[in-house]
Amino acid sequence: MHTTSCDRKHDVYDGSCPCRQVLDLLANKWSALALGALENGPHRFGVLRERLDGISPKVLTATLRRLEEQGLVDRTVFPSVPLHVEYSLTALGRDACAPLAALREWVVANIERFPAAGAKTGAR
Amino acid sequence: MHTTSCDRKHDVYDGSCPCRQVLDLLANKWSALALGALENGPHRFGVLRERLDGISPKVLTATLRRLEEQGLVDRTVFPSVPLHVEYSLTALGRDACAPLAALREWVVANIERFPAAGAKTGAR
DNA sequence: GATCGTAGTACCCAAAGGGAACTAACAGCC
DNA sequence: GGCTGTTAGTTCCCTTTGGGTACTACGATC
Repeated sequence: MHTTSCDRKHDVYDGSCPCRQVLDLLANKWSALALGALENGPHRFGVLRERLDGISPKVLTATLRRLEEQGLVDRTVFPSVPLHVEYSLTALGRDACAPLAALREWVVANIERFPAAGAKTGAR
Repeated sequence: MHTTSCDRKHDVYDGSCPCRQVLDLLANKWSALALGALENGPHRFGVLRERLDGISPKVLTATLRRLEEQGLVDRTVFPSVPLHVEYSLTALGRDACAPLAALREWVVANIERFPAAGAKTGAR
């Protein structure tokens, strides 16, 4: 069960391992959606807010700040007229997109198998 | 029955799509860990509690109930002496493990690149 | 000087996360 | 008969996070 390359000092199943915090950050609805939204280029706050249908500005800010703190996204301010802020993926963020995209795609591909989906949509 | 092919009626970016609920269920620290823990066979409540280091019984119960409701795990009660309950993956749960395992493994493989990890472990 | 667009923040409430202690059921032991 | 031990939770309470609405700041334009 010792995996990866080196020692097993890192383990998501160890509550005191920093892996746990990172997993908590990534295994989150809004993080997964936000990173996915940035996959195809930088976007502005307002665009993200529309794309992440249903998110409130407060939660979007919190999500982006957390991702920024952990080095997954960059926040660039253009001091233009009505102010313009762009969020983009860092190299780390781009790499993190792969497993998150897989998760999102799995959900869409398998949604019909879930009771929640069948009951609500009637699944034409 | 249903057109499992590709209409785009299902989209995690649509807030009213049931995909969103399923994503919220799976994109969750404890769900990701619990499903992973069951990947190699059924386990009892107490074992899961130890394996998911740091989880409280209340949250473990809630997590397992949610996963059970959505058809990802089965709960089997053996009415033996001190009572014995086994949790196991359903076919759907087994399928969901793949993207979640990828996410967990990505975190472990890339943990050194995160400031949270570097700061705490000294990273080397 | 009022209005518009952009990117937030402030305030407040509800839901979820989380820990410690407690319960239920029953076997075996003293 | 009552005490203890085991397993799987539940209950209580508190903190944190999620979430919505309203509001602010900025300068340009009308």
